[in-house]
Amino acid sequence: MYRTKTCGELRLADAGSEVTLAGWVQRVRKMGGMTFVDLRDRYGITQIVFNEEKDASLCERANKLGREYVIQLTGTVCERESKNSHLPTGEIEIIAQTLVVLNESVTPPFTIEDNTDGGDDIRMKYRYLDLRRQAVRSNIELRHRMTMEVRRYLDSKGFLEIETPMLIGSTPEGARDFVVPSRMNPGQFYALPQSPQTLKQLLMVAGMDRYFQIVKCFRDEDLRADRQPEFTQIDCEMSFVQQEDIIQLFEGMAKHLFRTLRGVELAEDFPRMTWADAMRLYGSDKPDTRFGMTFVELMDTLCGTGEFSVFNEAAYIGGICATGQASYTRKQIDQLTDFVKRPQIGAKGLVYARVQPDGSVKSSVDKFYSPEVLNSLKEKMGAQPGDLILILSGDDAMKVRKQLCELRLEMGNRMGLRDKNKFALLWVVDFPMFEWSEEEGRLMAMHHPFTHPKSEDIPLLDTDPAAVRADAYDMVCNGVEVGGGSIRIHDQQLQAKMFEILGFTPEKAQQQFGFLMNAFKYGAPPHGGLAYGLDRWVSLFAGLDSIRDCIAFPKNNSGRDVMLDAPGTLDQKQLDELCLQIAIPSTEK
RNA sequence: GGUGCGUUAGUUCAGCUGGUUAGAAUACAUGCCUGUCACGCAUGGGGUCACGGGUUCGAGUCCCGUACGCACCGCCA
Repeated sequence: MYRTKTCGELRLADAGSEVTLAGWVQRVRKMGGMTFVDLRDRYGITQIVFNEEKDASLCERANKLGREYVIQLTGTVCERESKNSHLPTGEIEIIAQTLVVLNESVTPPFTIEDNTDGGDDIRMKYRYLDLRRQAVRSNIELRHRMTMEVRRYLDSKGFLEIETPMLIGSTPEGARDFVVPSRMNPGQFYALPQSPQTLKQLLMVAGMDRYFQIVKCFRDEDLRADRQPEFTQIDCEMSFVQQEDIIQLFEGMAKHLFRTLRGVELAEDFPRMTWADAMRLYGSDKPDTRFGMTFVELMDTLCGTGEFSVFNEAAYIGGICATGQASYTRKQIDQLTDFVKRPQIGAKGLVYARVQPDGSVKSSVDKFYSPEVLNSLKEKMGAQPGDLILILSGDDAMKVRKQLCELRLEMGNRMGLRDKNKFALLWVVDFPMFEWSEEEGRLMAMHHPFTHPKSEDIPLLDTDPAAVRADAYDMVCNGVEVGGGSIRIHDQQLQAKMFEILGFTPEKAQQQFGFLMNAFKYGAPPHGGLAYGLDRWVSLFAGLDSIRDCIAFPKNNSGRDVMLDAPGTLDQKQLDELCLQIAIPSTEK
């Protein structure tokens, strides 16, 4: 037996007992006649003492231990002379009697400590060392507990966990597919699923009724801090349900996760907001509702009521009111102006107005407007003395709202309103069915082509498809889309019509999605579902800015695994077997 | 495809308007130290300043390009 106890479990009550421990040497402190070793495993850290007076040769061997040596020792649990209140095991220590070096270690490239000296790059290259750190390990443990709670909740609701294939066919809509060449079918390719969407719908046709799967999904698109090429969804589908049933059940799951993993009791129903309201008030389909500062439309107030040509020519003017921020200096305002003028945001400029202690309004445009107009601005914004009003305008309302959204979030950050320990959840509902794609020159499905239109909007499919709303819903927490879903089309005719609006010829639709439409001919039940992003849930609960630290072996910004140095090239033999030729286009100009 | 920032010791970083032998902290090594727990003290080793080109009497520093990293825009049904 390598060990009788772990490094995290011994307490004062264990004093006097003989134990065998095994683990990694975190740190050695040599005090001359005595030596302390911090021994670490997954469960914690326990201090080992070696005393020259008691056993000089053992102490000498302990002095030769290096960082990350794997050792085994036996000893007696003793109450410490000087206790460490920062450690759960800080009241005891092990007085060592034997010491075995199970494996030596070269010096690690960064310190394996809570506050490591290593940067992201080197930590990812040596991720197996990084994972030894408590800070990273606890994220992985949280992820485990979350998947366990998800399974427990969904099992209690009668869901079946069913695996769907990873090697499926490519579909044209949506993200780029990762593809896999087929050796046995030369010249043909599988695609890895972007989500098991059509497969879970077929499971509904198969009568499985309640399905879920914690499943890897793959999208070959550019990455972000919250986007990996392979990520994990909690994928769910139910039969004989309406939108309300799904929202109820999965709101219950969200509450279950908050209760069991964060100890947060969310008693109230989550607010519902229409997509149109979210865009109007927050300029985003995933609003951060931890704080207010919602948009106020100011066209009536500022367009045509003064000499400011920028506003007079605008198609949209919107403002936010930053409570108590009238003390913003010129320098801070300039910083904000630079912020909104960055190419990523693209505003032309920023107008501000301070409400003075006496209630008067001091603004960057007051030479263009009468005091009465400025006063009506204050009224419209609901601004009080000491508040700062920030205004953006432009000729494209949607673009200005997006810019104002960024400004609002920036002000939220500056004012400390985006507390990681506060959670504001809501449902965003009534998404548009379609959005216009400039690139494709056609309507695209906003959610996906299997989404059911709202029943009352079905007549509009023929007359004004762009106005059709969908039975689609997203769950949003703190400005992050943590899940989304829809009621699906179960009628073959309606599905065919949908493909037609999306620009598929009947032949193309049959070729790409014939398997689904054929299945619908055999008695498809009404059904719908939802998928949660597991990585985002874990990072939200762990308070992480990036989903990478809740993934054991994540990819970097360019989709590389720097630890494995993947992707890589193939041998000619492998290429020949797959009938593949490599033709890298010349980068020379 | 685009924008911004970055690349200097094992690691994290500093290095000013270009100027003698490129520094700090930490890690590492050696020695001292019997209650440390970010132990302390002393000594020491450790650098292709990412790569290529240019400007200059002289480049870690300025300019151009490339590569790589991070964040973002586009993209991500």
